[in-house]
Amino acid sequence: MLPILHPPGIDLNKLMQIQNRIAKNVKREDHLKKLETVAGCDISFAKHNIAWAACVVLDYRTLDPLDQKVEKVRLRFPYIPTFLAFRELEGMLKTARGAEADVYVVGAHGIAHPRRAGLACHLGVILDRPTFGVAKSKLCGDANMPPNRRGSYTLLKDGSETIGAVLRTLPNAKPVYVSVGNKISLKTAIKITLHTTRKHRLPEPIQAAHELATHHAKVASLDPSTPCF
DNA sequence: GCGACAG
DNA sequence: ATCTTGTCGC
Repeated sequence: MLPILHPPGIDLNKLMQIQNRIAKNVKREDHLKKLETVAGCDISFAKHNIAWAACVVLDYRTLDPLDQKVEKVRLRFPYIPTFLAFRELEGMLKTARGAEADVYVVGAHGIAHPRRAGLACHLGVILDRPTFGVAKSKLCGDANMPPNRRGSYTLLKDGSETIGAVLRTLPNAKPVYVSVGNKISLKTAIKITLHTTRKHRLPEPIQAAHELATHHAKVASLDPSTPCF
């Protein structure tokens, strides 16, 4: 199934070694100097292998927008479960590098990954900044369903190891999966997720980045000759 | 062998 | 991820 999708020359064993190296450098404790700004990172697809990456910076207290970056990116790697970073990290870095923030929220998993090296970990280790992931569905691990109340959560475990939390950001909505990316604790990641979540199931930083990226992807697909800037 | 599988 | 309107329910 998967092998036919792999372009020849891509050695997953080599990529797994890279993931292991990233995982070794992940810090699961808080290293935040302050918490005044939060960034959200996301990528939306236009057509073929063209996509748009977006990073939006919000004021932590008010959630007012402070800054935003958008970049057109070419995806050179296919989507293969557990190897998402090799498809999306490059584009995500282009926008995140230019947007300063105290913490970055990524629409993907952090250490809630078979080798503890989700996209949020790659971004956090490369930038050497606090990051964490908020995903809409599970990649690995086991957890009970949290009670149907905003703010309730259960721990996502892989054997005896805690790799994340299944968090209810809104009542009557499927919970989200929160996990450490780098330089932050799960406890703080959960706190930030709840603080930045308002009318949507996903936290505002990710929601805003997604809308911005999707808007550009749509405009680009309607008129390829439009520079968009 | 079978099921699971971020975006 | 993306293609897509209405519809059921609180």
